[in-house]
Amino acid sequence: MRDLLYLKDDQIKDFIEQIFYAYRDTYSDPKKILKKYSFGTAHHRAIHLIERHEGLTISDLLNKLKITKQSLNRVLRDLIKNKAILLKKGEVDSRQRQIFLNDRGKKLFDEIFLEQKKRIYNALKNSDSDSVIKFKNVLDKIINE
Amino acid sequence: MRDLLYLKDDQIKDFIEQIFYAYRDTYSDPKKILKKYSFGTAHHRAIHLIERHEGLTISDLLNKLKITKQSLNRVLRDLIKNKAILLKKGEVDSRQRQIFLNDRGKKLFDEIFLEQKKRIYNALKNSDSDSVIKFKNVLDKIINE
DNA sequence: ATAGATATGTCAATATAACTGACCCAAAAT
DNA sequence: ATTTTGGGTCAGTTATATTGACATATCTAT
Repeated sequence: MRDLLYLKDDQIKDFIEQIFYAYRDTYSDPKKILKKYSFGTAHHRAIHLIERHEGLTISDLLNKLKITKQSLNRVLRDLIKNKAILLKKGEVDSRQRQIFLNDRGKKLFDEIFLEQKKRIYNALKNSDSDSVIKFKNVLDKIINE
Repeated sequence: MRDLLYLKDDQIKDFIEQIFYAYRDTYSDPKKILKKYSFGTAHHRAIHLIERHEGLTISDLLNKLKITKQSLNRVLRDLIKNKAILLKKGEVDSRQRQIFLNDRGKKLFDEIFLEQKKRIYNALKNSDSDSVIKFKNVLDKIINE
């Protein structure tokens, strides 16, 4: 590996540490709200992805979460019981289930997001747009590597 | 909140999603190696922080991990039993314990890091230094908000 | 039409990592 | 001398994930 100054091991180690903090903090903020609904972070992640990708199928969601279907099933059962989401038969392939937030789920998402948004918003509001774009680009590369 | 173009809710939601992927992928890569030692991601996080902050105290580590001391205790017991770390009495305050990696722990860390490094390295190697700096700056702001 | 593959659901047992609450000791701070 | 702090531990519980097996409905290909 080339010895680029900004790619020294120490810097990479710092990134690994910071990515942990960023995730942990970002997903900790709305825990009180989730608790009101007897939900945890697993439900949060599912709700978030469903909101971002309305109508995605079970296997879409499994691919995004990278957990087993047995694990996901518990989460979805809880969300359905709570009337936060609903499943519809796939229009083209009726084996599939498409997942949607219903009104209660949308309200819950909004409540969670309002809390979670603060951290990101405050971090970005004093950054220039170039920083934000470059942050996103690097993040994309980390994910898609 | 001001309606800056790059701070639209959708963009913030994307960041929240991407931070999840970045954390999950970054900490998934070395799981096979950890398994050889019968360790999990909890042990990994602890080892990483100990390597980055040699000699840190139990409460330092608790503050970084943000878990309870009972949870941390299990992890540290495992690491001590495996001779990956050692605890020394604090030099100034002998109630404290300072945590160090020993040779076996350093080797384990190196093995983990070699695997984990790839993702970050490959993501950054084709980015210019300005992107890397700005990525770090934004990440810092997210954490410290 | 039928055979095989795919998408999903479910039962059961287990593992991992966290939690709460209670209590202890030794050393530092007051 | 008393209180506070740093750390250790016991016990029980919760949250989230796993593996493995099996069931059903639907789609695809022959």
